[in-house]
Amino acid sequence: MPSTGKAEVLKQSFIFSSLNEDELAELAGLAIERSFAPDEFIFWDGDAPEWFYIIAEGRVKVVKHSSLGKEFIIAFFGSGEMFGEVAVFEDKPYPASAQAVAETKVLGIKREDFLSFLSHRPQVALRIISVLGGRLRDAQSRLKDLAGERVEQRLAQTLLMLSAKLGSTLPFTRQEIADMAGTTTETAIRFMSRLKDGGIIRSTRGKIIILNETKLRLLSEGPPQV
Amino acid sequence: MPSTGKAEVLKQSFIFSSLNEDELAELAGLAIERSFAPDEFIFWDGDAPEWFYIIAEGRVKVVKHSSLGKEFIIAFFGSGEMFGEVAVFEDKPYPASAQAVAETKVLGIKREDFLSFLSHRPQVALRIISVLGGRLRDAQSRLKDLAGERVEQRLAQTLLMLSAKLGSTLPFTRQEIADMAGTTTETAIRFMSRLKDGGIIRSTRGKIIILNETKLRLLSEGPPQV
DNA sequence: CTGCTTATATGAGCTAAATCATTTTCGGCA
DNA sequence: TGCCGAAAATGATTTAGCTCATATAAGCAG
Repeated sequence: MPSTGKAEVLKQSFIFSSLNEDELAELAGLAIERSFAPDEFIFWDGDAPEWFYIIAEGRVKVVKHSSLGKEFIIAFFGSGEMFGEVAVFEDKPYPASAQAVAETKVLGIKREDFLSFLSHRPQVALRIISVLGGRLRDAQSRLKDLAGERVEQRLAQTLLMLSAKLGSTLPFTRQEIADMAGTTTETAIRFMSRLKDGGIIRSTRGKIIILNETKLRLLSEGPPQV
Repeated sequence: MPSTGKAEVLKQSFIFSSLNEDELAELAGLAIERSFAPDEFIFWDGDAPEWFYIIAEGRVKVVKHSSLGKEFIIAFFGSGEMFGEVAVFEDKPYPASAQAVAETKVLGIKREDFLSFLSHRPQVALRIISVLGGRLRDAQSRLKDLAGERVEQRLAQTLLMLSAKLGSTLPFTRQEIADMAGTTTETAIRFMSRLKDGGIIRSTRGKIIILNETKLRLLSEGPPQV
């Protein structure tokens, strides 16, 4: 990928879209491209944070493993989104692993290069603050759900969160949904079956289509009985 | 509080400690002081984000309530720490409520004032990024714990997290610990009793002293059996 | 000191959801 | 077309930890 191609990719990204041609070119000059096959890991929990990443194309999931090896999916990211940034800004080991879930190309920028670029680009810094703020908000909302709501509501919440980001067609298996909601595959399957019976979703293998977001929202909020 | 006093307070805060006298004075000029009695709310979940807050003295907890009114404590903050920032940077309603837990003084800066101050202070923006990054890391780690670990380990984790921040003497009731770990008061009490029997903690009413952090860490990591 | 409030303690069910087991369906591919 | 591995479905059983109930103890106000 030539630098102009990289600059194109960077320009697509929310955090860099305010940069002018020169700045994009400068940043593109710092970036290198790497490709990953599905299921390949981009970095591992505990690695030193050498790189700041932006997704050029494909899809990445960020996961943590519990003490017994159970996987918890922190987030999915797609084109134009950054990941691994927490480690970069704090200069501590990556707190989770990143794994490609499709054929994926990323741009990586060396930690120090990126920080020094940032230090004289307040607009970019503000955008990053805004993205981090949004992620923090999401994380705190999920915390509350995991701590205080029952699985049904957590699952409904998870579907809603995904659909807010990706639209009503969700390319996830029940297993992945379960790993995001912090429950088991069986429980997720049972819940989805009920949603199907209720006409709230439709689904094919590995795909979920939300038909009635309103009903789903009701489920996510209140106890269904009352 | 005169402006010089406010500037003093701001200077104590990590995010502003790199500013020079003039900058501090400018920022202090934007800040107003407000006082809160214990249990008084500083803002409510859903309020419009008018103010960015720094704690001058006292202690604040940020809480969210589940659909059934159960309280979940997202975080405690003390002198020099900012809160309510997520809402400010995104211009969305506060996603949680903030409540004073002691006699508390805060400095509030109008959202727009603060953002425009920030827009030409990259160093401050970088510090904020670093604080947000740290909070995001913590939140994600707690997410994994809530989703995948059992209450014992969550409680141990909670104690460790608090002690990393506050030292080995923790000014919290079992109820508060429970609300942070996402469990019930009874369960927290039972667990603490076992920790006391094991010589891992000592405690008086409303206070917990960690005696053996190593053992606590073991508990937080692995299944105690094996 | 006395009473009152709030924290801590402890026991006995109860239930949501995990676990374990088996079966069916789907979709790609030889 | 038929085979195979993964996803989805479903039933049976177990259990962690929540709920409810009741009791003791510690601090604080008057």
